[in-house]
Amino acid sequence: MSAGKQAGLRAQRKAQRPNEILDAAFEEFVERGYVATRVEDIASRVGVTKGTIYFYFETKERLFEEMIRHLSVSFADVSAYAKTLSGPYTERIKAFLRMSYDRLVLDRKTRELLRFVIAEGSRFPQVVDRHHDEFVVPLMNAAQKLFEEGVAAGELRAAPAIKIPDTVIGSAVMLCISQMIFADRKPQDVDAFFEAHVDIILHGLIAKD
Amino acid sequence: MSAGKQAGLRAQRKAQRPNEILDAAFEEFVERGYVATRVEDIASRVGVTKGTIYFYFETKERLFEEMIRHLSVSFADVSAYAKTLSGPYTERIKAFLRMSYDRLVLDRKTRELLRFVIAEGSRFPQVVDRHHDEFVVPLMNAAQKLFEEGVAAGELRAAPAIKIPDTVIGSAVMLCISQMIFADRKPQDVDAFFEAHVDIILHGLIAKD
Amino acid sequence: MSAGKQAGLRAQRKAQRPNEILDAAFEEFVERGYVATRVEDIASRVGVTKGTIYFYFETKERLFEEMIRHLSVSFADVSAYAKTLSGPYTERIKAFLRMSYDRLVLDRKTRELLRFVIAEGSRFPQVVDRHHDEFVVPLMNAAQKLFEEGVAAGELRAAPAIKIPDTVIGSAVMLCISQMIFADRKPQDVDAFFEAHVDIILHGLIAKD
Amino acid sequence: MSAGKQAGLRAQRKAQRPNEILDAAFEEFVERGYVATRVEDIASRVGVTKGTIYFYFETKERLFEEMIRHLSVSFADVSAYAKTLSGPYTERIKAFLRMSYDRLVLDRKTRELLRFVIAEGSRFPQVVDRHHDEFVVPLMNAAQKLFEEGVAAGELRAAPAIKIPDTVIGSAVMLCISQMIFADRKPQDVDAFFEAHVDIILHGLIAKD
DNA sequence: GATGAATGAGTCTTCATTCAT
DNA sequence: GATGAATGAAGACTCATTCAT
Repeated sequence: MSAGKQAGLRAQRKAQRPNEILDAAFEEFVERGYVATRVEDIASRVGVTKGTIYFYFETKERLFEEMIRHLSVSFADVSAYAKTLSGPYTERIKAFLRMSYDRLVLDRKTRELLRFVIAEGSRFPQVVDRHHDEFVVPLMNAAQKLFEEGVAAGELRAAPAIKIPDTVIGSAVMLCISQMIFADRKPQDVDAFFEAHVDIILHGLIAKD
Repeated sequence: MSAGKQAGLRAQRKAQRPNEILDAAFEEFVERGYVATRVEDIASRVGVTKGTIYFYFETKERLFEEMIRHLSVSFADVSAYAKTLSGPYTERIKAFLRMSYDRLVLDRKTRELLRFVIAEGSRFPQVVDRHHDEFVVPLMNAAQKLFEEGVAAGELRAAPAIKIPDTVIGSAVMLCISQMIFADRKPQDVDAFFEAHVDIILHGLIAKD
Repeated sequence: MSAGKQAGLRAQRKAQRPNEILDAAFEEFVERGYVATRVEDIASRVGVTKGTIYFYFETKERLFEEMIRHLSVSFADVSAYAKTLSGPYTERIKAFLRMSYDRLVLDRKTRELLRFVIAEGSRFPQVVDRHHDEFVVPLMNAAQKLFEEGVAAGELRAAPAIKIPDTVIGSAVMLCISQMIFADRKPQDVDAFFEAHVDIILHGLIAKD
Repeated sequence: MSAGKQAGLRAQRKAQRPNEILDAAFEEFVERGYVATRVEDIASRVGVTKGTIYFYFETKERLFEEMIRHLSVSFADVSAYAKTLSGPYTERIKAFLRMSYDRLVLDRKTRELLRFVIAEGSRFPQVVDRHHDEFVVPLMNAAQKLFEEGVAAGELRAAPAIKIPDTVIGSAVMLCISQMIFADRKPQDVDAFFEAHVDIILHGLIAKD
């Protein structure tokens, strides 16, 4: 019985090892970047030794790549989310933006993924590609669709920004980066930032009679 | 005489060496990041050998720091620039934003400096500090002042964004990063982006009677 | 009953394990040499895991040594074989040489043992010693005895080669090595080689009246 | 002046480094084999450190390959040598064999090259190929040609061995290997061996009336 | 000033070996 | 008996840095 418990613990432990390692890798890579992170640092964080890392991952490079995959963050579903929205388009846009802030600014994983894209992009072009396809494109497409619907509904002005939704959402990305870089140096009130952003966007987009 | 000329040329050349090295360092560090760049790569780009680099710069670390200083880009003067503006505030804001785009999006040095801040920030906190003090603060302060003047003049709405100018300028930063990361993958028409951005900002800020 | 059978089979299987491992070790060590062969390669070949190898053999080194012993090839009996021969000495020598070819050239184990002696001799001097005592000495002694008898019988010439039988048998060793190294690059007709070898030896040794 | 001398010494030294390293590599690789030899061992033997080796040679593998090339031993010229011979074919064959012994048995480089072919052949197939093309083929071809001329001249018997000269020369190869493996365990009198070998070969080949 | 040979600390990676289950 | 996760010593290779010329 106690043996059964033990076995269970061990099996559990084992099943979790890859995840533990990937999580530790995330922290270390975030802190020092790909090249400057030593495999041994990651091992220490998990509480194992170098060799164990190599038992689960072929190379440091592979570990990095799988760590990125393991983040499993994506904006592929934002379009579906947009479809669930109803009511006046100003409300829909506000909700859409709120969701964007929650994911971009408040979700550390998404935030740090952007760091990897910028810092390690030249070494891992697949990461850049994936980020483009799974984040930028879905987000911008969903936003654009929402805007266009608002225009069609007569609620929004046919502003040029509607074809370039980046210009509308951009500030959220900037806050994401600002948080990432300055964290303590320039603490921002995310909610106030969000409200100010929405306020100006809606005033800028609303159709005037 | 020809010897004198030769000597002159050589002296000139020598006087330029540190700058050549710093320029080469910029290119290499941009391409591969601090750790992955080899001193020898920089030397090769200049056309000298490793030893020569060490004649001019104590260490690789020092070279990086001086390279950053040598970029000598700064937004410390944007406030002075704002003061030169006249006419309606919508025009002033448009001009101010245009200048921001020219510096943030079109000036490669400023753009890549941001990359260093993101990628090497944890290794070189002074770079982050300096970036904060010389770029973010001056830009945001000047923008805020401009907005506040516009409100005082009755031309602009007292939007909450006026206290958080990041929300207004943010999209320019985002375009900067987008260019930096995706370059070829997502080519953007900077002028169209700018126009759409200005359009929505001004519509969002303008005071309605 | 079926359980009994099963158990019987399993027991049988287990009894064979050490041999299976030794055979697998032979193949792997032949292919890559001692250092480059991984214990895990051997385990895979047997269809077990690393740990099992260590249940049967203390260390990789010990496994190698036992693998060599397990080859259980030897020329210790060639002297006895020579005694069984009768008839004219030319026939006896031909038969003796034929046997040497069968063992040296055609028996893969003997052939690869020579490879180990050459390649791993400095790491395993016992292997060299044993090879010397169990192969070289018995073969040469038996040959020399046969030749001397032939001379005593007046059938063979008292050639100096009789005291240095290596000079007579040498070509068989060379063919062994040639097969081992060149296999496909220089395929040889062993029988033709043998016949040509015997022909010249006998012509060289025969006493002329 | 002393500076000049110094410079000379240093330059000399530098020019010799690659050769020193190749020579040291030869000794170490002979002693322990490719895998078991540490680059640092080679460096120590030269009196430098690891890094220096890598200054001259890209990888351990490359060093091994160049070491083999640097041995610059070959039998490509034996055919030319055979043409210089004159007199009765028995004398020519004796001279030809003597030369073979000098190269195969007495030249340590040639001898140890054979060790590499046997021990590292599977890892370095080019070495095997080259050995086949530059040693085996030229030697055997030259021998065969000599034998055939002897037959044409009516001095030698049309023995089958003439088409398979390996059967005639083989013992020299065997002595080479014997020396390589047993060195001290089975010291051989090379000259006596040679004489005995020649004696039996010539008796075996000579045409009887 | 410039060179480039040399150094050696540092890092990735491998693999024999152990041992709890 | 068998497994395979874990260890850690060892070795290939890199590269910032030095320094004699």
